[in-house]
Amino acid sequence: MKIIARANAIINLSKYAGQNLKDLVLKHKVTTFETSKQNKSWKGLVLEKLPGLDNTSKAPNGLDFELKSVSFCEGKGEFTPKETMAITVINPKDLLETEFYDSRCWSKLKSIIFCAVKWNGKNSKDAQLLKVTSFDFTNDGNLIAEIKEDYDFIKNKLKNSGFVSLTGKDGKWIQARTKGSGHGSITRAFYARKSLVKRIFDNSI
DNA sequence: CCATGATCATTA
DNA sequence: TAATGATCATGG
Repeated sequence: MKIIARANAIINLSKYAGQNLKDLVLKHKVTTFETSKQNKSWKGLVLEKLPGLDNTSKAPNGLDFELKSVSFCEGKGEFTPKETMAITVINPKDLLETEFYDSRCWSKLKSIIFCAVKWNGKNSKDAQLLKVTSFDFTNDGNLIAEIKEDYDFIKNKLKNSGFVSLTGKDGKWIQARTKGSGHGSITRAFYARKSLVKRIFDNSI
């Protein structure tokens, strides 16, 4: 397997800016709507192929970046995030034992490669790649501190009230939302709120 | 309207 | 069956 450094991944991805991701689906053998229902992940899966990687879905060793895509709506002359962004699933045991700066949540955030994709409506096959960026959190020291506060708040709530008490209402920048296979499965994941997504988009480098 | 909570397709 | 990529859809 090929290991691509983060900087190169950004360069490789940037070449696709302006392209419609639907045109890349066939080349990279990503399933989208073939089964009459949308594979909600298809945009993300296409993007993961583009830097020249064979496999990024499990964040293999040696990989120093995290590729994320978010849909953006156009309005009032600017783009705003349509949705929050999933960061990583929460393992309750790890959360209790891990400090923020050692957490999987932070390691993913700090190494993010952020892909903004144009939103064209529900179940649309069109998805133009707007912008590929990285984000330097160290240029925004206060933001890190505030995200850490959210992390610690969620961590304390887990300790005091239990895993099930975690809700998407918690946190200023990141939240602990439900996530899973549905039908009663109990899972929580860190999500970046829209405000954080927008901040990454606007202040990206 | 929007955010939260629920759910989906795919892969390993 | 759980993890990962996310979007859907209902309630407030």
